[in-house]
Amino acid sequence: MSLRHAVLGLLVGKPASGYDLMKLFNSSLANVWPATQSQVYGELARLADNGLIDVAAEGPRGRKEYTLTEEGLAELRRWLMDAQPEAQRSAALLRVFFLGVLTPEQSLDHLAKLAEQAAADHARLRELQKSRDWDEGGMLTVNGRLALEYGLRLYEMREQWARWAAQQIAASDR
Amino acid sequence: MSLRHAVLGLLVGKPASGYDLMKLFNSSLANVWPATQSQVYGELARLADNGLIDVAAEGPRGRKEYTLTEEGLAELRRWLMDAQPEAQRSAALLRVFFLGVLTPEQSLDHLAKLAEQAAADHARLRELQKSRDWDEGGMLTVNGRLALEYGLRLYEMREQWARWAAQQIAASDR
DNA sequence: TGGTACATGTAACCCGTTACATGATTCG
DNA sequence: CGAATCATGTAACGGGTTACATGTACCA
Repeated sequence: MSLRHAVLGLLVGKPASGYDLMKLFNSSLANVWPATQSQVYGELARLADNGLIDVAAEGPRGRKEYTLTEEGLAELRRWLMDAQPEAQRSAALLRVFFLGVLTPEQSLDHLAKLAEQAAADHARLRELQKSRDWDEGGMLTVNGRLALEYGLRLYEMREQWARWAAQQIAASDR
Repeated sequence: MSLRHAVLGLLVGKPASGYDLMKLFNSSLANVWPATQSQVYGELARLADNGLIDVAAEGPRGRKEYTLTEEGLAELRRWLMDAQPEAQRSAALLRVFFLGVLTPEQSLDHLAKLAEQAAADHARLRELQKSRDWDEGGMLTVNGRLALEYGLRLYEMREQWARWAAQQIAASDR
């Protein structure tokens, strides 16, 4: 359950409301750990129950600002250090597995689309890299850069791979 | 819902029982789309209800062999061609985002572990690549190779990235 | 005063995991 | 005959998505 830790992480050093957190989930974390409003409010309630966060202040319109407690920070640290690998699921790769069901032309078409998609994603991240307020000096920015670089490398790899795979199919078709 | 399509894909050309499918999920598809026994039997029942598969034969011990129907194959083809990108979730990247909460030493240690893990995964796939019965000539083998190559490239990229990220942190620490 | 942004919550549903439960056949 | 393997299913629970529901404050 990592949503919990995403919330804890976002609260480090800066109190925030559920509404505030949603903005962060929709911007910075959108590519890494998407979450819905429904989920966030639920998790905040649970975290408060468990004493990992506190309601530090209440504002207008029922706004509740949460802060991390000692236990919350400890839990975040604990989670940060145990690096057990996650079982990945990839619909894209699953499609590749069964690509033989299609005609070679259809397969090539599909792989071309994957390559384009990867290129587009890569471009999107490049924009993000340029435009972002990377200058606030918070820890989000430093480590956000690392995560972003991962994304750039991932999409580049994907594009290359898709082109290579297309060649393989084209070759075996001949 | 891709479990459904994984099942359909595995049934192309070769009738199989839930038990047979589980073996495939635990071997070929383990790295791409893991599934539990519970899930598979449930999905088979649902697919049969929807007319995408049929019970072609019944064997000893209540064994039921399923075959793909026309509609099932059509649905698989349809799914294979719409390449809408999936929203990825990565606990590993989420950890990177919040790495600033740890000391630089702890961060470096964590990244080193990630690099090792990636290297180990890479090695595992290399073994798979060598040992596998890639010679049956079915579509699984051809496209399985493509998927495997994707894995190899992914893990190599990850290792490189983790080492690079460690350097970044080491540099900004100084 | 009317629209937009702020702000929080609930309910139904789907997918996936773990654990439990049961029994038949084959083979040494 | 006993163990391993074959074979199918159910129940409880957790996490995620979508849709619904409600209301307040601000500002043009």
